[in-house]
Amino acid sequence: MADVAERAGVSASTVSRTLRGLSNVSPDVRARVEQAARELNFAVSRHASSLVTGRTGVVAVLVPTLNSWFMGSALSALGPLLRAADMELTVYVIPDLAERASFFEQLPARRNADALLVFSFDLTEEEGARLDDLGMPVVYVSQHADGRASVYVDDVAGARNGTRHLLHLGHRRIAFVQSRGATGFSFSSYGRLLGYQQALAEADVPRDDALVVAAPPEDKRAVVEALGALLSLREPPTAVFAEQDELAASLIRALRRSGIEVPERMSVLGFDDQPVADWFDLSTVSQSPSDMGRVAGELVLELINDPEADPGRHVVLPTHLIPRATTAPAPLADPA
Amino acid sequence: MADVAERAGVSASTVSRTLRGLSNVSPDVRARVEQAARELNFAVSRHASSLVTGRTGVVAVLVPTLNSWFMGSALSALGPLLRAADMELTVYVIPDLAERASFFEQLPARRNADALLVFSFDLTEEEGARLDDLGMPVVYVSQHADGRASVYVDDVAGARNGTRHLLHLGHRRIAFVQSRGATGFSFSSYGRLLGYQQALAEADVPRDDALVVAAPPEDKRAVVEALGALLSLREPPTAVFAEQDELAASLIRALRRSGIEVPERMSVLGFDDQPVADWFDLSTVSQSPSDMGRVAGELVLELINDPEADPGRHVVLPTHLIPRATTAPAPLADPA
DNA sequence: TAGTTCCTTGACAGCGCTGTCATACGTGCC
DNA sequence: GGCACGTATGACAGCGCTGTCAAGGAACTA
Repeated sequence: MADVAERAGVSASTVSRTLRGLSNVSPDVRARVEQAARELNFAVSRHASSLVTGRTGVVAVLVPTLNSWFMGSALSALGPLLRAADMELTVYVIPDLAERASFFEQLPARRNADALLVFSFDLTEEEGARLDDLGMPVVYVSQHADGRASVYVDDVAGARNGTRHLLHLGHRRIAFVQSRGATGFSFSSYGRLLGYQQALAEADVPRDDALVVAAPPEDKRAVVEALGALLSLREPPTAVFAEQDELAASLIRALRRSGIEVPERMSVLGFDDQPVADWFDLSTVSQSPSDMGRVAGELVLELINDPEADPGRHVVLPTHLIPRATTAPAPLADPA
Repeated sequence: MADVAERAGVSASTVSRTLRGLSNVSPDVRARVEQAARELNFAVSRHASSLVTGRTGVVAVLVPTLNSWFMGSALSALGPLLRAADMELTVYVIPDLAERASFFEQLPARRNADALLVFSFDLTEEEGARLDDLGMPVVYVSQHADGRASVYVDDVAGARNGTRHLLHLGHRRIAFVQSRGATGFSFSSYGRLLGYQQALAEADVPRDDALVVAAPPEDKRAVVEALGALLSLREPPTAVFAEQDELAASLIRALRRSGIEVPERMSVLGFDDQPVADWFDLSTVSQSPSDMGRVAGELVLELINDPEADPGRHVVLPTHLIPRATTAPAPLADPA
């Protein structure tokens, strides 16, 4: 910066003022400084300025992986939004429990970011408390956290609407397949199951817990086993609502392989509207992770820039039923 | 840090030494300092230390999007690797040309990172030159850049091997479908086409440019049109090699819809081994983006830590043919 | 013309660390 | 006992910026 100042024949203060776009700089001086900066390829060191301003200009993001439709879409929307606000995006990828423990012990983001976005982590009380005194705004994405800012999709309503769609088609035996992760069920998982149950209750369909099964989506064998459990019931379902599109796609493949036509003999409904839903012409309940990323970004910027902002604000995003080719009217019951 | 020093009853210098793990600290003092730091939840400000050490402790990454199998897998592998080296990962998502122009004009990474990883950008000469005097190591991923460090997959060999597979199955009319992006063809695109052509030449199959068509993978209509062009040839192909799995999947759907059985009447081969390949039981040529991310990470750390390291090193990663269910022997030629 | 105000600019301290140098304190040796 | 040496610790400057304050000059008013 001293070099730029010298070249432009002004003081460092003036260079700083110019480069930050402050108003009190005469046009000719501004022009000289800008040119000098350009000629010297000068860029302000964020690290030096953060030292004095106390703001880092960084938004940190905590994600379990980047290798998923949801994360990819959300962060791809978040990135440009932050850049437009002249903020940097630093990402902490925490794939396993060991990394997770070390992250929460060290909290490397402390003092190195202005805010933290926590994506799709179902935090323990202790972890949440740890984040609470991180000294920066924290926004929880894809989960509800009481008293803390969060952004999530209305899983309950989405699953309720999806289930209603199946009910309207005449289905009464409707199964629900949950996605079981390494650490159990996610926030969304619970919400979607609840929505399914609500819709059934609404329609006076008796609850049958045997119709609810679970499997990890990436374990195809487990998915087939879960399906087997449903098909071997005394009164098997005529429709399956999968908590996720990948699960739905696995189910469709398994059903077709065993000669059970979809949707003629079995309707299948997914959730998410991932690209795989389009490949399989899958009826599904859509959510928009890019909207989620965008909203989370706006919220986090607001929390950073406005100390008055409500730090416990919730934003709930809508879902939409996307009927495609894998749901159809229930087959007429075989004569008993 | 002053607080920690006071609490531990030592000077700031000693705290700094302790926290950086330098050797000349007596065990009892070290213990006291560590406890004080823990009690105060103290974390060193990277920004302050970078100011004096001149190292930021961050690796910047430039990506066109995060919403793709390749980027997701690569960065999910890169992240933990950098964390293990106590480096932060900042991501610049540059989805369109306007952002791109502004990125290369401002080069926000300048002085704010220790190195830059450029993923899957086919840079102009000018852009490359701009990065050259960025003042930090730059590693090009998924592209070859003369005289600059780069990591990429052996597209030529992969496509050659894939094409050989089809030739061995007796195919002679083999089409190649390129993936056309908004800005034309990628580095990989050229390599894969070249490998295809080499294998045909090897087998003395005459080159027929009508068998090479292109479409943007996300534009299903364009893919169908490209397929139509192939099917309406005087002598249509009996096998199609798609530059990408998504393209292959779209082709399979279109073929099956028009009653052309895959693989009985038409073999289809993909490239990448994305999850969609598994869904479609697609024969393909696999590459490993997570290996790519890992190797790129190791390379970049080496360049940061060892000023002697060769800044023009290339790492070329292998591919593997994964035969599945969409390639089969060529149908016997109809009697002419 | 002198006084007042506003606008532009520069000087300087200090943000939180680290690296260098100096100091203090054992230890071992002749 | 005196000296050299090694190890542990502290004092202090300075990294590259920004915020504050003061100074200088132009413009305007009486």
